[in-house]
Amino acid sequence: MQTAVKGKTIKSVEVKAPKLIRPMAVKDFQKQLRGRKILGVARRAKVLLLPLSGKKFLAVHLKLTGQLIYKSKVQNPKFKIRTGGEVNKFTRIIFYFTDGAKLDFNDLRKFGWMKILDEAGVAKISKEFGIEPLTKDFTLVNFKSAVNKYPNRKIKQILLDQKLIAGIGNIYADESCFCAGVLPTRPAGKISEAEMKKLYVCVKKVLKSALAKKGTSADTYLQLSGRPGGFLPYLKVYGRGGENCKRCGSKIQKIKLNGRGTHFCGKCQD
DNA sequence: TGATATGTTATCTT
DNA sequence: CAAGATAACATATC
Repeated sequence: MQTAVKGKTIKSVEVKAPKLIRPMAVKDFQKQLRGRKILGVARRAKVLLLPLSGKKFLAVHLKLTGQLIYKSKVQNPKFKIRTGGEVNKFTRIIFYFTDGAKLDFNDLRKFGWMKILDEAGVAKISKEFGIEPLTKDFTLVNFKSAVNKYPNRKIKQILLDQKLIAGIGNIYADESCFCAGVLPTRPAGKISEAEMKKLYVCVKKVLKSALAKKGTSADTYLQLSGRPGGFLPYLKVYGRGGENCKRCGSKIQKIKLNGRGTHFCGKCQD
């Protein structure tokens, strides 16, 4: 993302699904973006923030099935992973750049969105989220105070609460709990000092290694290039319900916790 | 074939 | 209030 779209100037924008930019009108969206240059790429929680020339920002949320796929003018190979890689019936918004490159926003389920924000808008969004696990703000002390804020909640629920800790999703919540040997169902208030520290380290470790592999691509997410991420083979519990634990061999359990599929090893985690 | 699940989250209902 | 269900939408899978 960083190197690919940075410096590109938007020539035009095609909006096939106006729902994804609501409440803004298609005409306004196009007018606001036309001629602006993408100055970089940032992120807050799961919201992508692209600073644009003229002090505006393009904010993007991929929700469950969003993809951003970039194509330089010289066509790159097509990838046939699920819905990704080429313009298809799930391509909802298309950005055309002045140099002939383009950027597709695909989203099968249309839960994702794009918004144009000013600096105040970015500040407002940013304030709604908790600490970022990959920054220096994520200290053990801060982590503990986030976890201890709701002692009755299950620990996984805390990990997924974007207002407390920003950016952890379902996969990485499960993987972090396994890494720490803590059941996702454990009440936050009953987590020992030692476990707290393990969890803290594990959240960072899991996110970092997943990032190093460019994400999981368990379902529809893809890299900007259209390629899948490479973290899938490294998952210990997520998506492995009924299979054997890689550490102890016993069966991985799958339950529903707060409406989310939740995976754990009953032997390695308690 | 119908029920269920899906890397998310805002908004209802209890 | 807070936990839990539901809804937004379109598939794939069991």
